[in-house]
Amino acid sequence: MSDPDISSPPTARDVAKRAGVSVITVSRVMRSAPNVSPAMRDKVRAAALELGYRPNRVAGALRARETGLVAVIVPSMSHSVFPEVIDGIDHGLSGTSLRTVLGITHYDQAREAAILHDLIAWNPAAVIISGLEHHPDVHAMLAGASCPVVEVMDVDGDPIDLCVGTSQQEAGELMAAHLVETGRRRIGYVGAWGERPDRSRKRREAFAAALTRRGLDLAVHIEDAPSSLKTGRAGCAAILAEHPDLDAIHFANDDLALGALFHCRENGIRVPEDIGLAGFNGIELVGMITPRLTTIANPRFEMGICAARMLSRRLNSEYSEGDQDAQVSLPAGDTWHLPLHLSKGDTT
Amino acid sequence: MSDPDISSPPTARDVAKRAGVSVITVSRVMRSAPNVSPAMRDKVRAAALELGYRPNRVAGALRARETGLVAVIVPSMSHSVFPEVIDGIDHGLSGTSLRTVLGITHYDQAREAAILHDLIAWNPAAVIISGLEHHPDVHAMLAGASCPVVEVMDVDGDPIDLCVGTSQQEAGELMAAHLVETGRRRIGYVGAWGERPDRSRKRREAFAAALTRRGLDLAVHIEDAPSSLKTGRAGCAAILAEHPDLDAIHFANDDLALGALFHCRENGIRVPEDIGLAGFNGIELVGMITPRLTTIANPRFEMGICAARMLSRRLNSEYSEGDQDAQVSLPAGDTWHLPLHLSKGDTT
DNA sequence: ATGAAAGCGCTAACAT
DNA sequence: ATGTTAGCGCTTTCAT
Repeated sequence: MSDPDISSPPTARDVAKRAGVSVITVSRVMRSAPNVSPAMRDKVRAAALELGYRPNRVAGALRARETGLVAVIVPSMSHSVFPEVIDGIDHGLSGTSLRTVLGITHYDQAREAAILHDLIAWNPAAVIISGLEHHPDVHAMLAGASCPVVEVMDVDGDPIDLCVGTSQQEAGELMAAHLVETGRRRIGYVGAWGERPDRSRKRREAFAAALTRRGLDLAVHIEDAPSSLKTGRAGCAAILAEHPDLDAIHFANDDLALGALFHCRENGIRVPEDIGLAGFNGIELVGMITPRLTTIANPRFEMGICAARMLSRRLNSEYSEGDQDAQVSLPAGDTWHLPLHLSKGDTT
Repeated sequence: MSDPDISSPPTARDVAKRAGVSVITVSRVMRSAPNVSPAMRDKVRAAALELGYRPNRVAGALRARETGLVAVIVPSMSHSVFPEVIDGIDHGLSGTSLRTVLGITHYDQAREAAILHDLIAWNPAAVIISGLEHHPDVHAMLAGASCPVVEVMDVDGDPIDLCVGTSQQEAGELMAAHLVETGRRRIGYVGAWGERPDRSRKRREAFAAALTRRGLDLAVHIEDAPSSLKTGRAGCAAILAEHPDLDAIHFANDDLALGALFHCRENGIRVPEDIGLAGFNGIELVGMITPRLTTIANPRFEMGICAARMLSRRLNSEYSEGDQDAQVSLPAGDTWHLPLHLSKGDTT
């Protein structure tokens, strides 16, 4: 009654021997494939249990030519945006046999290419990648990939395959309209870190264009440092030093805007009386502090969910694992444009 | 000059044919294995490039019995703690050929077991999992895993293999000492969501014990909802309703404490005069707001880095890929106890 | 330094 | 319903 081989885990062959059947029967039972009699199934299951057998997914993936791995490529983990998207993806993927393999590019295009290169070699069931603008190598790999590709976050551009996100154009327009409607005229914009990712630049350009259409200029200041409260503070101080007469500043994201809020508070600048402040993203915090920050709510979690849903639909046959079929409002097209909402706070 | 087969990607065999060599030579070149002449190498590389050949990692992993996948299992993505740990892991793993495969348990033990089950079937090079307390099934799988296991976050307990984290005991003691030294006597504690993860319970117990040793009681209130600013607000209101005379409240984390801070501000409760507030984690925000929140800085990013370093050392032979060798201060043991620091703010 | 043979553990395809 | 055969694409082992 001793284990036949303590060094390596049991294989389907071991189970087959033990149960007195063939390996393919073991395979069928473990995969819950059809055409197996209940008696056989129980016998094999018992043997598998006794040996502690686990089918080797690597071998299965090689033979069946399907890994069930979803390559998820995001630029960063250091603010809440991408974790929330990933959380959404994970939620959306639960109930399928798909697994997330993570790549973090740190906003480095060479790294993005290297990561994608590596992940594609795993023959993933799908790739979910952040943004619509990619290095030519990355674009080529995505276009040539033999699996579905979902580009998330942004819908302003030409998707390679599937796409879910919000419109940066819309964001810029929304904020410009709001600020002008509430009487602001001398408007500034603060970004960070060379405007990575690209969609922050798109939003800024759309914002500027919308102001131009209304006969207004935009003072722009871009900090070198990555986005953070501290950077927002510095950016706010810097743009006000250059343009002391601004009556509103729009920030590339809420972190920056919050930093600016602290700067104003500490320097006796009244918000919103002396100056209006607005961010982008709609993180939980902005609605909790006093004054509540005006921002645009970007549905990050939902984007993840939607990306996973689009994939489930595309891959349906192979990976569904239950009642995913009862799917809610899935739009027909390959691009899923989610709405943005202006969240009016007390700072504008 | 047309592609031999447009439907499926080229294999090593295709490259071998094209270069007029054997498949094993292609394999050697692609892996930069020794015993290949420069001429041969160039010839094969050229052929591979022309065909756009990428070695199939699934096949390689099956034969070589090494996937280079690191299973990372965390309870949640919805606050910054685990993304930061993952970020650290990713940083620490860069420069190796190891890749992160992610599992999110949502604090569900059954789900944790299922995820681990599934990930182990991928024959990972290592498992990094959050916490020291696991479901018996999970513990058994980890103990029986044929790869290194790193338990991160917590060092108070019996690690299965490698371990890196901070001491919850120490955290409880640190905060108790601080509050008592600064004159607080009627102390409360607010947790959330059934005290998941377990280490928040450990901290609370250590905190209570440290107060008992000083002759003080602890009023405890646990909210049902997951941690958030909103929950902190509610928890603060609730514990003060029950114990109006408290002069300090320690919260399971900074999110809760921040919520409480907003509650106090809106209800005319002066902080720190009427009541002291303290959190745990040391997120960026707590040092930026006014008043700065007292908390304990928990080195999340560093834990990730350390976990990756311990793995690099253990797996060194197979996966190192450059100058990782020049490694800094790696402690000798299998458990790496990182220090905590009390971050004194204005709220105590 | 190069190659031939064998087979990792599983599953598709084809019997029976 | 069960089994036999072949082979996924690569790398180990052993020759030369």
